[in-house]
Amino acid sequence: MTKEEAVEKLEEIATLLDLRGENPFKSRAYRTAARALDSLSEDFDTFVREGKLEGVKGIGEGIRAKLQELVATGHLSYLEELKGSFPAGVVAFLDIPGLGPKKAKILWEKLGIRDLAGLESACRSHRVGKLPGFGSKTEENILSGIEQRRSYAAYHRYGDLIGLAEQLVEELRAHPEVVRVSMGGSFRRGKEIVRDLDLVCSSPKPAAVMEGFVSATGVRRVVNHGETKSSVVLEGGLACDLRVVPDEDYPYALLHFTGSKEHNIALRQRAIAQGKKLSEWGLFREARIRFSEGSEDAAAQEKESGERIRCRDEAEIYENLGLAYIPPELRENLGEIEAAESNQIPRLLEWTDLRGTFHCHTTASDGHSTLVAMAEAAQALGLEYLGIADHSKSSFQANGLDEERVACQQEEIRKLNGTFRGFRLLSGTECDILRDGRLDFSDSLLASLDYVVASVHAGFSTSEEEMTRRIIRAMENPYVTMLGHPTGRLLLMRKPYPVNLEKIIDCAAETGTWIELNAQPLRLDLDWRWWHAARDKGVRCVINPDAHHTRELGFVRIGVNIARKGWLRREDVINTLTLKLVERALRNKRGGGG
DNA sequence: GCCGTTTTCGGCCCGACTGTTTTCAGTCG
Repeated sequence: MTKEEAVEKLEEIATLLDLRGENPFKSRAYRTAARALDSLSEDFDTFVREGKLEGVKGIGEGIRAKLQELVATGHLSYLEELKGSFPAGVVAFLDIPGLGPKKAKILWEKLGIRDLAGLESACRSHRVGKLPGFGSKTEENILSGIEQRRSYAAYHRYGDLIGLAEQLVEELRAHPEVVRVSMGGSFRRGKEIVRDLDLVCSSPKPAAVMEGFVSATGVRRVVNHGETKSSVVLEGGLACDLRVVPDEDYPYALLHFTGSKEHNIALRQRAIAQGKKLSEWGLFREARIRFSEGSEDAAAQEKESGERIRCRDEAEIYENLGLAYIPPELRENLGEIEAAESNQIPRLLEWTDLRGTFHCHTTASDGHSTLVAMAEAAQALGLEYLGIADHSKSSFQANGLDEERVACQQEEIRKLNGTFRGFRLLSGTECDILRDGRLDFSDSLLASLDYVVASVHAGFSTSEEEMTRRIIRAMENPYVTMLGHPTGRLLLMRKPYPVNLEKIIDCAAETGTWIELNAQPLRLDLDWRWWHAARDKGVRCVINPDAHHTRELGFVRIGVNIARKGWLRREDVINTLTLKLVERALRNKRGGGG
């Protein structure tokens, strides 16, 4: 029994208790216990067996007994009993925005609806709107929620697929008949949302490689199984294609299957203009009709298919088209071909360029790891500094810190800093931007901190003008160092709030306020599409993990991928600066300089 | 279900918004 499994079971109990309409404080107790458990660093199984649960705050007698049962037997009878009182499909109602436990319970009890399909038809036949507390608007909202959920099921978040993608590539690489292998498609291009995974590999014995691929663990269904191309559906519903080619064809196939389609079209047009032809099978000198010498006989005409220009890798294909190598992240036909033509492709940011990061949470607010644990994890990652930015007091739901607790944390950080060598914690805050654009703390408190992340966490349903004004007002405060997750989007879950990003970017350039590239896989906010233009206006990017757990510090790597996609170089990103330089930058920001 | 200079009961985080009502319940962050 792993800690993660136990945490999941406790959270499941909490959800089911909510659905059953039990005392809300009871379900909260289970969630608190799940959180307490999650932040334990010891081996869970041993920890429970050795009776060490006693004394863990948030886990009392009752939950302790259940965890002991779980470790001893692998089962939790209480959870089984709860599960038995509801159709499993009812739990999915809670994923529909606007439906909580109370309404889900009513839908099941009064109308006997057991799953989303039943819910949909009940809304269409207007049976839902007749229930007390429900109306026609609710029906509409439920239907659009179901529709949204359905369309999103075909998409996956980039950050959620990295581990799986790396595993697939490694498994293929380990196959004795595989020569070269790479991920292709939109995943390789670092798109924040992907539909499926495309793998490309080379081998002298494609059939053997294919056999291994379709019978690999984790394959739920084989859609196509051919000599050179196969498609499978993996556990979890993700579609995955594999293309196997002879090694001499590999660079062309990889280029082709990496895309984007728009990039490929532009490359092909360029090839044609140069008297060449580019396809997934090769780059050819123009095919032409050659007349046999001395003969005008049509039968003597010899058709030549064109000679393939031998390229050992993608870089050589670009070279033969008169282009500098274009990294996959830039292949969107958004100016990269023109840049490559004049040798203006930038040296993109690398993950090893990062020296530190800001915007991390601890157990003081809604994080799951302590301040000390976060500091240790950051040092293990080789960072020189780590900024702590717990929530401010208005974020009640996230246990935001008030002035007094901020002061305590500052003191704690000050003491800890005395114990480090070559590493420093920076004390900050993720300060709420209030509805009128004021900040959640006074200027004097903000001034006492090393830096301030200003973010919007509430009041999303407002006009674009209002939201833009609100954020700009916050950014005009000289103590605001950076703007956190500028659009508030949650990929595949919540749309961005309405905001005029051009004005926000202009304001950032004027005030010298940094803009965050929030590297939480759910957010990846600000979107990569804005960064090239923001950079050209002189806006500095700061890549933050928004980590709520030590293991989430690694999110910065995903942030680096997105930054690359936004054409960012080392010099565009603040947290590539050394501690000494970043401290100077923080002071300069307050001095009004950029 | 947890917790305790309020200690074995009674509180447990708060406010805005939406859609439903005609004063408020449910949901969300």
